[in-house]
Amino acid sequence: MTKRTAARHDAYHQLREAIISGQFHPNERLVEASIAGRIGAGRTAVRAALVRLDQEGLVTLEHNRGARVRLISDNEALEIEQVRAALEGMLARRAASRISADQLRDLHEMIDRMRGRVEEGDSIGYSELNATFHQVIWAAADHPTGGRLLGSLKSQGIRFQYQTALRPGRAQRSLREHEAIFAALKAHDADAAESAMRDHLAEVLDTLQWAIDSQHRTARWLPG
Amino acid sequence: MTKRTAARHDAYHQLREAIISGQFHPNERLVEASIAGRIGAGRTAVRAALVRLDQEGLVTLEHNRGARVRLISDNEALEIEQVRAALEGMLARRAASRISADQLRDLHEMIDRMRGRVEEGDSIGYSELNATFHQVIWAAADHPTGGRLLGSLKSQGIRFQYQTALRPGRAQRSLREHEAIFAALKAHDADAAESAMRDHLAEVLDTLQWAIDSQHRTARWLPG
DNA sequence: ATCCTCAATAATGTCGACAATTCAGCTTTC
DNA sequence: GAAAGCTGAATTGTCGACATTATTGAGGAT
Repeated sequence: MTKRTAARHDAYHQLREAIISGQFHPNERLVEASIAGRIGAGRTAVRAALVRLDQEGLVTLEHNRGARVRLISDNEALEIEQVRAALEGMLARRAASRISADQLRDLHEMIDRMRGRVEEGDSIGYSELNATFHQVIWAAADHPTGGRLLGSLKSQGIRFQYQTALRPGRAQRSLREHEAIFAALKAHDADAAESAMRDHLAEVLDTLQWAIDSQHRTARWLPG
Repeated sequence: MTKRTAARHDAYHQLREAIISGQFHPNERLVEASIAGRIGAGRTAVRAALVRLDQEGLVTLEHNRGARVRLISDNEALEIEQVRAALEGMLARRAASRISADQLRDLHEMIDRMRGRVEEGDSIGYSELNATFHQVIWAAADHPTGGRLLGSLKSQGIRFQYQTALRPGRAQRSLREHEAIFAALKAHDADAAESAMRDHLAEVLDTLQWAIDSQHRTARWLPG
């Protein structure tokens, strides 16, 4: 336990949290000395953390040019979502045969609460429940390798997280998709679970594409 | 170009190649000073390389206890192959609609050469062609995110650790599976390409399971 | 014989210093 | 006036030194 908490306070985790929570802007330069001062660590530790974050994809490290917060392009966000779809499809398949009664109950309860959020129009609360819903499925899949990969992907796509909830009518549709996933898992039907998950994430991908397009539209409108 | 070649000779890539090619045994301790001497780099560079490899999963780094070559457990090897199957399936789907005539010709030629290796019983040469075959598909998929993830997956090390190529009759079967993938790509049939690739990697998974089982068999036989 | 203690050794973690490099702003030149 | 060249500050890359920490092995107590 002490190790866990210690690990949460080292340079890597601190810097990671700071980046994910948006305390540094995309493309912002990460100067070793200033970060070291900010999080109370030596430059050595910061350097190690930057190497890790580079390998993880949250930061780009150029020789003799330092580190920057990695800017994730629109295309890359779509790619990340595609990878996520492939991996979560596989995890859903695995989860179908392994999910416990407790976990099924959790999911069912979550869907009820999600329905409540939709009726209230609370899209942020919905997004949070949505994330938890998917995490329960990861846990049920019992697949550390896939889970780890998804975790690092999710942290990279964080910038686009809330945009997909803004599309009109998206929430209702998303809710139905989650109900389909739940039904497949409850029936322990691996094929159905994977395809329901893939359908769901294909919809998310469509919505993300729509969000990106509308972003470009407004970007062009503003200056005119 | 100079950057590319320089990158191939830095501590990270050198050490990575050494581990993947089996020059260090699993669980072997990696002493910073001796590695630095061996590959002609400073301890600083070796440390950075070890941090990267730890994040990548090829090495475990314990505080004050140094680095070891990470032993990939049987379960983890299976998990890695499952992830690979999911990702490569997606890439094959994408490749179907994007692959060029040149790339198709390359693949066709490779299959011919693979057939030659099978007839000669050259399983090592076959493995190398196999790897190249898959890489052409990655390139055709034009999906940097997926490609990067697949590249950092420890699938290369798995082949070495478990020697999956030794299963009797595996090569012939593998060859037919590759022919099916090629046919689907040539027809630009996305569904067929994905399912052919997934079938292929499901077979690889089976073979890996077989290799694990036979490893356990021999392990129990030796002491008796 | 077994366990414990404790010094000796070897390896890692961290810091400071300095060289090498980039970058911005200024000067020179045409 | 613009492009090329130069200078100096800021930053990164690397090395050596030293403190900290594990590990090993010998010797002694039970």
